[in-house]
Parts: sequence; structure tokens; C-alpha cells
Amino acid sequence: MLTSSQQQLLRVISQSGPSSRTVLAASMGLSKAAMSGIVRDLISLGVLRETETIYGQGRPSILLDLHPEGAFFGGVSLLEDPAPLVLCDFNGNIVARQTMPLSRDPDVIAAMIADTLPKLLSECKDAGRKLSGLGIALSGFVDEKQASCVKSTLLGWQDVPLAGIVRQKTGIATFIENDAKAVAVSEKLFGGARDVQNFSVVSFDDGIGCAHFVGGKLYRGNHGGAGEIAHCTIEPSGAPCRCGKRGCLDTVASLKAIKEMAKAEGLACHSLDDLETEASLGNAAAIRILHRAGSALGLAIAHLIQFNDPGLILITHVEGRFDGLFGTVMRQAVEGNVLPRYAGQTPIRTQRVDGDVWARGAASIAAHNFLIGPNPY
Amino acid sequence: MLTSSQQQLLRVISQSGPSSRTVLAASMGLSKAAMSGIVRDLISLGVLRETETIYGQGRPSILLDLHPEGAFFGGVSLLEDPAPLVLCDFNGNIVARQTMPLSRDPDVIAAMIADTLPKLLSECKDAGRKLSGLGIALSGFVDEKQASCVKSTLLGWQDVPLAGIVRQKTGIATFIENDAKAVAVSEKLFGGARDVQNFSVVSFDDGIGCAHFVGGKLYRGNHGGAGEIAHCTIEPSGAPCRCGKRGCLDTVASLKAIKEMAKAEGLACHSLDDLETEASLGNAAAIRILHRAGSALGLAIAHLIQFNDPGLILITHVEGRFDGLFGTVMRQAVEGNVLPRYAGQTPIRTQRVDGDVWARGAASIAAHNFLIGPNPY
DNA sequence: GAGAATAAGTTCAGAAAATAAACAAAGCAA
DNA sequence: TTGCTTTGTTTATTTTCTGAACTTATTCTC
Repeated sequence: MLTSSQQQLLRVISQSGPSSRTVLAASMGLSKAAMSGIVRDLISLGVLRETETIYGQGRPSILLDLHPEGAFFGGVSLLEDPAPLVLCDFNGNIVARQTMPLSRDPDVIAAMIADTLPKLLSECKDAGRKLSGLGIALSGFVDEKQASCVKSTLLGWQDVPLAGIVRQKTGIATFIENDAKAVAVSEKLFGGARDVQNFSVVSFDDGIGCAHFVGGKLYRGNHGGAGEIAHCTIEPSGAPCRCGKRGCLDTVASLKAIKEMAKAEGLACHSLDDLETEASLGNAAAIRILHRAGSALGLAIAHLIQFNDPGLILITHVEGRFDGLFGTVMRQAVEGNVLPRYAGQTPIRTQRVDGDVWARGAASIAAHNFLIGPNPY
Repeated sequence: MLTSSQQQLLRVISQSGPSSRTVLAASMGLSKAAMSGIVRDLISLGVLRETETIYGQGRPSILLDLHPEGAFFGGVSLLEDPAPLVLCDFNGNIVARQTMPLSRDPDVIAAMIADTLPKLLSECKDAGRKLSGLGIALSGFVDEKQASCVKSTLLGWQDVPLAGIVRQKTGIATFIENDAKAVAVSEKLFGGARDVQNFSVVSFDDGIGCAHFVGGKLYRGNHGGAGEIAHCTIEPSGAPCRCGKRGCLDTVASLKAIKEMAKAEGLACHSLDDLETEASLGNAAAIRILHRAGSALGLAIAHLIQFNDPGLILITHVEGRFDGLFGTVMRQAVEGNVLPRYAGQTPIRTQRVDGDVWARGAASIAAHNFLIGPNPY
């Protein structure tokens, strides 16, 4: 186990990137002397390493960064069948991969994980010794402690303390998290939002998910429901949504909704890309659908900016492109619906993510707990 | 100056309310022995005091709370002329009050404050010695460090480092803050949101302001613009707003907008209460206006809940009531536009605040900095 | 009502962590 | 070269925290 100063140091580095001892000491409010010792310990633990040497006036400074192989994290996605189980290093690289059959029984899941873990670890030397946590991503609401699944429609769960069950079977510190939030964390730790303190990730997929980072930490909300933008009302008295209300963003702008609208219009489009192609050829129905979806998503993001003033909006998507009509309309809708003073002030990045996002996201939850830890005062 | 452990202790108490030494030790992760010493020092400093004795099994525990007269904070409101200057104790009670002429010149303001401060302090013995900070509330955007006013239309300012100027003249640690955010902080420290970690305050007035607390700390957003719900688009292609876009919440639901709509309808109503009375008498125009305003505000708050899942929405208002048609429609609109699963899960409290809110809010900014401090890692 | 049980808070020696100040190291600039 | 500048280390010292035993104040049980 690490001391709190060591943890704090890792946290600072993971947020500010490689830094010299002197800079780290200043930003943590410690003396150079104290920093010297802390760094020495972490280097000998293999968690930290010296990288670049920066030359300036005076003695050059040596940058310190997390050692990619300083710690490993396991990640399981319960969103696919068979469920992937990956092993990630400190950089988010997947260094080993296994699958296991998906189950709805928490005890079976725990047993399967305990079963598969040794196989996973054997693929990479040192990983066993340095395995520092296990993360599980699932669709549903998760409690504040990332220990219990409050509710999952997909898995048919209610108040299932999965983390504890898995921890007991495997002996590894385990945390569970909602899928969108897990992806957000992996972007914060491994992806394009490393150095941003306050930002929101919008995951664009069959459904629309969202997660916020505030002060460098995942913000979950009081019931774990922060970021449920999919069900904010965008078209008052619009189409009924499966959630029970009407006009939710989910009914207009999710990939599923777009596909359904295309089908209803008699278009033979099976993907967003198809639809974009149709639209570029002048198909009025395709243009209408993309326009409607793009402005709905843009309006929701504009609200997000107005409400929370994040430093970055990161849109992750498995399918589709954001450089076509849909993306253009979306960006226009954002700019047109934020305070003119702020227009263009909030960068909106899109990022295509591959198939192992969920499992990697799950692993990042464990890494997040290792680095940032649970709520410190 | 306090040590970091002492500060942390004050922070915990200000957030969790009176607690025993043992409970405090546990919640801060310290030993009882360490706590014993820290508490002893703070009591002898006059910042902490023993209050209630709780009997249970075993030796009774003694609750510790902030000493109301342990520290005093000055607060200045630049929203009124003459500008009020108040002195608050640790409970938010105003123990002294002065006014000074309002100016737009930062140097004049600083000089006036330095001039008025001794008069203020002479009203309350001990206050001079225990004055622990000065806060200034103004209308506009304030930077992350609460030191500089980035932009204020009302004062005609752009990048005015007011806090530093005042600090230099008075020698007291000074912080400035946006009006709505200052009120939010005073609700967190002194008001109805003491024990809530994540909540939002909506200030309902001529304009609509909003501020978020996340993890017990004021969240300002990346450009200090978090909480600008007044200019989120509620009625797409609605009436033009002074901000440059259309259909902002501000154009439909602010007190000013409501009054203007009433005037445009030829109603002789000069207050929200008048309008409520008209509506209760069956006046169709009055009903229409209140309905429109209430559902707009409700929809915005519903979005807020969907986006951020706060533990509490606190609506502060100087004028008007929230138990009439306006409030009812507002609440219905909230319930109708959040995920049915969450309906009724987020308490919405309204609180009438008196004329000295801004000045007290300003003082609470200083208290917030004393207790919670600037961003700790 | 006496003693047992229970839990809060204190004391104190010793361990752990941080600091200050002096110093060594590694470059640049004249 | 000889300073100058800045990073990082060393060491003695101070500050802060812990562990374990102890005192204190109450309720519970017989």
C-alpha cells in the first residue's frame, strides 16, 4: 500500500503529465527534500521512472512519469457476450486479453473472473505481482462507492453488491462502474483528456451516455445519475420514449433512433455513414433526419456548456463520422445556443474508439481508484 | 495561520455539523491521539468549542462545533448603492453593518472599504483581532482565483484585479465572487445546505442565477461560467434576448421578464404576488404568463437534475412566493421532465432571503476560503 | 447498588514525515 | 576558465501522527 503523499504524487503526475521533482514539490506544497525521498521510494517500487532531461539555465531537470509497467489493472465488460477480460498497463495499453461467457448471476460472474484471471495474468510476466485492481463495466446505475449495482435493466439487477463478491473470490480490490462513466475515466487517464480538470464525455452509440469530470475526479451525482443527458427533454411533447416521458434526446439523436427514423422513412441505410452518403447525394429525408438529430444533440451539448462550463467536450463514438452533415449541424447548434461570449470557447473533440472500449474503461476504473482514490477531504 | 490538519478539521465540521473527537478522527483518517491535540489547540485558539454531550453506552461523547465568535468575516456588496458592508460571525449572523457610496473605480472602492472597515469593527469587540477575511460580491464573471473580475457589464469592468487592490489597502485577505455564487456559498456555510455535498442554488430575481456545489466545494467552471442557466435555450426560436440569442430562460422566467410580459398584456401588476392574485381570480392572461414562466423554469431545473443529479435544488428569492400557480407549475414541469425513476428524488427547496443576502454572501466567500481553502489536491 | 461492560478521550514514548540549510551536480554564459 | 544558475541530495532537526496503555464517565446487569 502507498502512503498518502505517494498517492498524491501519482495523482498530480497523472493529471499534469511528466514533471520534475522541483515542480512537483512546488505543486504539492512540499519541500524539495521531501519530494526527493518520495520519488526515490516510488522509483524503487517501479511505479515511477525518469524520462526526459530538460536543459535550461542551471542544472537540467529530469522529468518523472508513471512507469507503464508499474502497475497493471484488470477490466471486465459485462456489455458483451462473451464478456471480454483485459489486462492494461499504466498507459492503458491492453497487454493481455481473454473472454468468458456472460452470466446474470453475480456469483457465477465472480467465479468465472476468478477462473479466467490466472490465464490472463500468465500472458504477461510481472503482471500478477503488480496487479493493483479490477474494474467491471456494466450498463446501469452504480452506487457512490463503486461497489454495488443499484439497478440494471439489462442484467435484471437491483442492489447487487458485485464488487464485494468478486473481491472475495479473487482477493483483488474491485470496483464497478457504469459503461459511459468507465469510458470517460479511460479518456481522462489514458486518452485525450489527461490534462483537463473539468470536462464531459458524451458517448455516442446506440444510446447516448455522458459523464462529467470535476476537479480531475469523476463526478457521479447524488444517485449516481449525473450525466443522464439521454433523457433530457429536447423536443417538448415529442415522440414517446422508453423511459416514460416524451421528446428525450434519446428518441431523436441516438444512433438507434437515427437508424429507426431512416427505416421509417423507407431508407435502406444501415449505418450513419450510409445516411450521410444519402444526404450528400441530396436525399431530402436523409438530410431532414440528420439535421434533426444533429441539432438535438447540439442543443443538449449547448445546455451542458451553459450549465457546467466544462473545459472540453469529448464525444466518443464506435460507429459513424462527425465530419459530415450530422456533425456540422451539431456544432452549429452548439455555437448557436451558448452565450455568444462563450461561443467557440469550449473545444469539442470527437474520438473514434475501438471495440475494447468497455473493457479498457473498466480497467481504468481500477486505475482511477489506484491513482485518484476514493473521495479524500 | 492554521495547520493543514486544523483546516481540514474545520472543513469537516463545517460540512458534517457538530461531531465528537472520535467521529472526527475516524472521518479524517487520524488517530484519536492526534485528534485530541488538534482539537485542544483549536479550542484554545477560540475557533472551536464543545457543545452538546451525547449519552449512549460508555463514556458520553462531547460534540465539537465551530465557535460562532471564533472568526469574523467582512462582506461588501457592489450590487447596491449605497453599498452595504457587513461583519459576519461563524454562524453567518450579521453582527455589524455600515454602508459606503458605490463607485466604479477599484481604487476608490478599496479606499472606501479601508475607510469604513474600522468603523465596522468598532461595533463588535474582538472582531478586529479575529477578522479572517474579506469578501466582495459583484455582478459579473470572476476568475478561478477569486481575485480578478474578468468582465462586469454593470460595473463596466474588464480584468480588474480588485481583490489584490483591496488587500493592499486593508491588509486583509480578500476574495471577490459573482453574486449568485456568493449567495450559494452562504447557503452552504450558513443556510439550508450545510450538510449537502452536491447541490445547486438557483437565485430567482430580476435575473436568474445559479451556482453548483460539487464535493462540498463551489464549482466555478472552466471560465467561471458554470451555472449560467439564464441563457440556456428553453424556447427554440423564441423571443430575442439581450445576450444575442433567442428563447433564453431569462426571456421567459425571470422576474423582470414576467413583469414585462404582464405589462405587455396590459395587466397592472407590479409584483409576482399581484400576478398570482390575478391568476387566482381567473385572469387568463395572468394564468398564461405564470404557466409559461413556471414551465420554463421547471424545464431548466429538470435539465439541471438530469445533467448533474444534485442532492438538492435550493431556490432563493427576494420577492415572490413559490406556493402559487408559478411554483406549482414549476414543480410539475420538473417532475414531468426528469427520468421517471428520479421523479421526486431530488428535493427542491425554496428560501426567501432578505435584503442583506449579497453582503452576507460576500462575507461567506471569505469564510469559505478560510474553511475550505483554495483547490487542494 | 456494586461491579461489569462499554465507549470516549488523554497521555506519552517512539515512529514517521516534513523542513531548513548547507551542499553537490550539471549545465550555461562571459 | 570562472562564475552563475538551477536541480536535486544529504543531514540534523522539528513537526506531526501512531500505538498502547490508561483514565474517565456513563449505562447495563444481576
